[in-house]
Amino acid sequence: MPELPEVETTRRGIEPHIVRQKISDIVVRQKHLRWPIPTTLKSHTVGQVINQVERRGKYLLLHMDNGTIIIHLGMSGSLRITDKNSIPEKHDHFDLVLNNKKILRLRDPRRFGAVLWTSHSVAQHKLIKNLGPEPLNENFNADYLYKLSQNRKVPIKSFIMNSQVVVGVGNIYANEALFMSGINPKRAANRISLQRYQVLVANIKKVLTAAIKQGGTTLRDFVRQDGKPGYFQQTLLVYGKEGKPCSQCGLPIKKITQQQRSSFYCPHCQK
DNA sequence: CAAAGGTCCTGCTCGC
DNA sequence: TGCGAGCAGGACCTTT
Repeated sequence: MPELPEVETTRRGIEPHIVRQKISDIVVRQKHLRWPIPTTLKSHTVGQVINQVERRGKYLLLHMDNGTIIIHLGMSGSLRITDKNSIPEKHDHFDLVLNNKKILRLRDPRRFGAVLWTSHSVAQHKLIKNLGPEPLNENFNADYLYKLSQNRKVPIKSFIMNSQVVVGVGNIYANEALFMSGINPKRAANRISLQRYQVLVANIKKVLTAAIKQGGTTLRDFVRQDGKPGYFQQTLLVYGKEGKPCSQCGLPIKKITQQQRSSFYCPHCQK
């Protein structure tokens, strides 16, 4: 489910409730997520204070003095702030209970998410150490992307969705950024000019920034009990728009499958 | 039965 | 031949 803007919205939503708070309990109802929730998590974390809530790509990192809790929301995960009066539902697999009586609760129907622990530098963790730059960081730029693309024959869409190239560009925003840039998602990464990469990079930053900004408006709802952040659907130009008229030229948006994911694009506007 | 917003892991091919 | 990089496909799971 979550793309980077939703993960960032989640980070901002939970941070004020959990930062500088002490962990008083860990409750695991279903440990079988993408990887098992470590049985040692509770002994490592109870009594520890959460110093900082960081996002790296789509990973959320809860830093404490003796290590870091790594959380990923997978395809269907969500986090909410609640309390002991709320009864956990079917897919509420994990609770982090805090001294201020609040509970950080993970819901994840498909269980592609993860809750992990590292006692060492999180930058050395195998899931983190090979990640590419943050898309909104200045080290993600056209020169970087163009150079990296030179020996890559993969379609541009899978290139920008590769987390070793750049983190946080998921299926929705890969489609959107390519449409905004007039680039066909099937085009080989090494058949795109530096000039076109400049456009693409600018549009990736633009669409993610806009979605984060919109996420901010749903933040209050999100932290609530019911909170669904929603998917910023109102601004989408091509994702899920198969057969609808292209906003640029009016011809129908086409849907294809690439790398077992849906791609939406305008064959007329995207070359 | 197909598809859903993620991404790691395995095993193959290719080029040096 | 050996090795690393790049790449495709499979895997995980539930709901609609």
